[in-house]
Amino acid sequence: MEKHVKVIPDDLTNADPRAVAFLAKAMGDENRLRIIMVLAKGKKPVSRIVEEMGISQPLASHHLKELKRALLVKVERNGPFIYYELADQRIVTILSNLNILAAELLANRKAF
Amino acid sequence: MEKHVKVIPDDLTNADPRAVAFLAKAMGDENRLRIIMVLAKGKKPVSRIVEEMGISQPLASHHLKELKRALLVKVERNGPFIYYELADQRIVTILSNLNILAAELLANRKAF
DNA sequence: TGTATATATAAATATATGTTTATATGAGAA
DNA sequence: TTCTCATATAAACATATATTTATATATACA
Repeated sequence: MEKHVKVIPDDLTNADPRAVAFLAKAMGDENRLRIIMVLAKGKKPVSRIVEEMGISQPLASHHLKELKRALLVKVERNGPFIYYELADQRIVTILSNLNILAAELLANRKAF
Repeated sequence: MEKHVKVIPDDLTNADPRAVAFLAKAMGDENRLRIIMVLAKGKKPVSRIVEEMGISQPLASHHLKELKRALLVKVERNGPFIYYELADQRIVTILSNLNILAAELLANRKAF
């Protein structure tokens, strides 16, 4: 698909390093990233996240709390279940771009 | 400015969580992020990074080593100076988008 | 060769973070 | 109320990470 888009020049000069680092750090853990990948497919209760990832429930809860603290997920209760979902679709966009970048950086050099 | 772009749907299903988390973690420190912001303006020797940031030289060296380990910077020696530059312009694009997201997430809720 | 400068490395320390195990909370059903 | 299920919290622990201080390396120049 093709689209016309307004190209905004990338600019970091006025970025807030604290805020950006905080978000990046929240995404900088393999388990949290996998949670995000799971939630990218839709809203889910903790039990399903646990089941899809194969990690312990307290560990999932811990990381979900971190993601919530970073405002990356929204939480909603429904009966005994607590549903988590991504707070914004751009999270997926950004991580998708980061994944492409990672793949290319790795392709050019051999090891991390 | 306007541009025609091919819109690639965001997809994390095949992302490599280890690689992405590794990159995100490398960007998930305030000092490293500030180094990236400095290098976004161009290639620089360590001394100038130190001077612009107001941190100690060993601390700068330490974080530059981490950024290098994450393949985010390229290194080049010229006489007694060692120049660092960003390995890829997309680093700036991604962080710029992350900054926009951070600002909006913060605008909607009150505190991190 | 000796000295100064630029940068890296090492050692030491403090703090933060991820994980496990055990327990508490809270909602619904019997 | 009591039981069960879903989830959160707490405690304990191990590991990783950021920072400081001190020192080493390497290049240029006198």
